Amino acid sequence: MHEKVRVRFAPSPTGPLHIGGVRTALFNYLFAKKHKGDFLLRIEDTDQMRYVKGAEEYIMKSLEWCGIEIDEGINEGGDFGPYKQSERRDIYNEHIKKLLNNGSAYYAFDTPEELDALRKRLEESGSSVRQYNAQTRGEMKNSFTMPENDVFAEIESGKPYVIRFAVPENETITVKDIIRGEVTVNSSQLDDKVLFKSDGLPTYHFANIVDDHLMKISHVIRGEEWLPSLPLHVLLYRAFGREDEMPEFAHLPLLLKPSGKGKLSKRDGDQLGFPVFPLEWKDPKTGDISAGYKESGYLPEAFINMLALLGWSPEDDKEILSLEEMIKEFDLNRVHKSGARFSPEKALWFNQQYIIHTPNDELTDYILPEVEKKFPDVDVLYVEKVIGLVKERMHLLTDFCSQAAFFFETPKEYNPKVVKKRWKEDTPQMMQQIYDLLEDIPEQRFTTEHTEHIVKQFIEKNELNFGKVLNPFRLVLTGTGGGPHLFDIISSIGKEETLLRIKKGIEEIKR
RNA sequence: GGUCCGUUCGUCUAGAGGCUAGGACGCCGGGUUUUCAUCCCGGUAACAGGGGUUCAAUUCCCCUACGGACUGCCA
Repeated sequence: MHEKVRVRFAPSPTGPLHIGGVRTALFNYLFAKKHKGDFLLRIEDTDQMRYVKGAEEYIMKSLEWCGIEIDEGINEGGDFGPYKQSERRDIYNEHIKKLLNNGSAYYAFDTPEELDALRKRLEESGSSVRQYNAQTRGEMKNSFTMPENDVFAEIESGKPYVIRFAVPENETITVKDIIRGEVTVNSSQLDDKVLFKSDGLPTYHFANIVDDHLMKISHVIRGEEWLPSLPLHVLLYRAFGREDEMPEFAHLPLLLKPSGKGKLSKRDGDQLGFPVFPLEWKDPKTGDISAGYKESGYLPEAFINMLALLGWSPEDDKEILSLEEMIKEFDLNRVHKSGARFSPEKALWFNQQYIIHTPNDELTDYILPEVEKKFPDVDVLYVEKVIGLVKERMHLLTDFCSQAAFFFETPKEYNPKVVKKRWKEDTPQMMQQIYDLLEDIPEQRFTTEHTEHIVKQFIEKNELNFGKVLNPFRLVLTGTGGGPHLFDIISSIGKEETLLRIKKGIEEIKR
């Protein structure tokens, strides 16, 4: 048993992190913080072939944007480093010796072609076993079948070789998973996994056992795709004689493709109609750009909230939860077992909820750069006021410019559908009356309340219909049919602009 | 092919032997509103199938079907 909760998120820098990975990181983080433990980030870069430049940076930036704070990692430091596997070679070299010495690992010299041939042969024989294991390793080129001297000679000669794990034959392994309960497997189903590749670097299986142990990881929380190799990992701990110090395991349900089947993958990119990456990603090789939640106008809090509810739910029915609340409520026992497809519609709803509840000045900080690009010389306080008026209509931060354009510029055209519905025979003269009415209001009294009072009084006095007057009025002001409270609009754009728009509307709108 | 994991409304989920199977998104209808949005009210819709166990199964067990993961000198 471990006295302190320590969990790690261990991505490999082979590209951008997709939302499934972010969720794994999030669950690790929530679990760690719930138990006042540590959350570490370990970069698993033992596959130099698949290393992608910028991916490491991307992973860290993504977690930062999400508000997931790292306690120990490359940038944060810590007492258990290095936190990058490529910098831990000596440690792995040291550890593999132990397994070599106690007979749980062995050298193998088979070429890729020979391995293919083995698989093919086994497949054709109709055998259910198609693996390099206790039954088949006797036919292969390794330190079980070769005289000791030949083994050393091969190694000396510089010939490529790997080190494999000698999986014991016919042993029942029962492993415990926090989410799934007990899983039982017979060791004969496992194969003699490569522990060290011919490039001298360990594989995931080996490095992760060594590191988790050395870094005193108490709980391994990772995706379900790792469940099949859990027995192997247990065997590895056993081979080291550390089964009693083994972390506890929890395998998270997968995030599935919303369209079609299968687990969500990096390659799904944005052809799914919604981003699969937290941040925008530019492929360094192809230059292709994949959309990110951030750039698409999502608030990080909304993004995280939505992700947390994929596979987990709090005890009550609450759906809108801050990171703090999630930490408080989080419980691995409430993570369920089946995979989750997620709905882009609900993601939008989450974002809208967060936009509505985020203070206007904060929202302004997010959108100001875009707004300034489109409408130069805007006043920050004005933007702040406008966003307060339109935010409940926004699903994405990027909706602002389209939702609020008429607060910044005179409408250039009028929605024909709305014109047809709202602009009647007698409308122009009515608009003229409104014009005259408003013209008489002094600048400083051109407020929401006062203008509303004046106009409504006029409508009532003349026994007119509210909709008949206000709808076309809205049309000349905004060019369309929807939008915030009409008198908020005119008090915002001011008297001069209001009069100008009425005049322009009377002149330009024709049925 | 083999091994493992899974299966409640279209989607995300609650449920841990006895419930009219609950909530959320979406959708539909109504209310509020000058409009759109928000908000409020209502409606739609699910226990994969078959066997057991039990007085009683969505819930426990088995089988089948379906889905998924894994099956690399990738993680």
